[in-house]
Amino acid sequence: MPRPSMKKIRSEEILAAYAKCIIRFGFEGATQEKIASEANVKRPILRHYLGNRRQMIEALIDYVDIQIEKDLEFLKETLPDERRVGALIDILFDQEHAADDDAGMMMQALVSAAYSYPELNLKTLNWTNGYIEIVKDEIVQEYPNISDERAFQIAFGIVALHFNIDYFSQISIPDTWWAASNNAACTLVRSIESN
Amino acid sequence: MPRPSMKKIRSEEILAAYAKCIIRFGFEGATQEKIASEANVKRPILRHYLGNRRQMIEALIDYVDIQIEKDLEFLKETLPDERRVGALIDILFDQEHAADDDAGMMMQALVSAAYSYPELNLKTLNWTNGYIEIVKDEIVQEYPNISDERAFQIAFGIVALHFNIDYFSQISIPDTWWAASNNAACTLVRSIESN
DNA sequence: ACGAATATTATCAAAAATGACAACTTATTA
DNA sequence: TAATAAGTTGTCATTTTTGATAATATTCGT
Repeated sequence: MPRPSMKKIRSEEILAAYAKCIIRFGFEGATQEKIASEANVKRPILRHYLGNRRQMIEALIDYVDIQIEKDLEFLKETLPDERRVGALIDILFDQEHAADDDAGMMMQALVSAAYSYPELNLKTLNWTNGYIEIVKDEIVQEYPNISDERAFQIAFGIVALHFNIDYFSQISIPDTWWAASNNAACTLVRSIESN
Repeated sequence: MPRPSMKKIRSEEILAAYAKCIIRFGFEGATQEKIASEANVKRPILRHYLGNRRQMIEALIDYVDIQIEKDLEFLKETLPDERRVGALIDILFDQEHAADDDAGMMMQALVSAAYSYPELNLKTLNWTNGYIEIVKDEIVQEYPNISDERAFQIAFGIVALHFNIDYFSQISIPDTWWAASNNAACTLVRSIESN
């Protein structure tokens, strides 16, 4: 009998706007006014759907949690049947893909907020491990003889390169940086064969 | 005849505190109150020595400029006469050294502020290039046969790995991450020989 | 068309951050 | 020791950000 609830939809829209603002203005720079403007709503709407600042932050963390989960799922789903490691690198260092994938950038933005919000320590750690795991698994699959330790190191290196270039994509960087990241990642993989 | 000026000293102290706060609380989270507290002075002192917020930001950028210049100088000076690339990697991925070297972290914090302060676009780009150059030069010196492009790619990869681990050192990470960064960097260098 | 539950807006209060300046204090030197 | 120039502090006004709630508008089922 009541009016249909917009809670699900509006909350999502607001959180998406929140995420955008954090990436653009930093964690502390993402004010409610900017978020509301980005989401094309009035400020009191934020409170209505998500509560006060503290609650908004908690909602955002859950939101990012899901987003990163989705991003990891997407990576797995997209990989072809063969040459999966190469394909994975192509995605991780694709300039186009980075444009609409904020997951990595958002995560890094939250690392610097971990000092004020300790809960983010474990969160960001786990998120990063998620990325490392997915790369490592593919490496182990493709190079069964590799040691666990070595696979982790290569995977970590690739993820680090990905995070780094993803982060720098906020500013206008030369294409050579993208190429260098991609090449460095490939070099790490090739080092497995020449062992 | 006048009282001796503290301008140089106080300005340095305040800017050092400012830098610390930016790393801890983010660019927008570094309020004057926190900066003053960190520098053990009253808030009006900030204004007295550095001017208003805008001027403080400009002073900070100059300060970071010098700090990074110093950091780069330090790297060059510290290298031994032989096996310089290996020594460079030892420094870049030394957990102890990272503790008192904010240069890399500060630079990354400023990347996310570039959207609001466009002057930072070029600055951060140049700073990064500074690090890449120093690594690349050493590589070229030690491996004269390497192509310019390849040397750049390896150097970029090493710097990316350094920035990444430097950034993560804000939170408590497992030692394996440091080891992995170091190993990945070494792997990149070794790939030159096996070419 | 009417009541009920929800969406949206208007508006005020409180707190936090910045800007600005006058007043006071201290150290040099003439 | 008195004058000078700088350091330091106290205090208030303005702006920004957040907190909170009442009032209004909308949509659904009956």
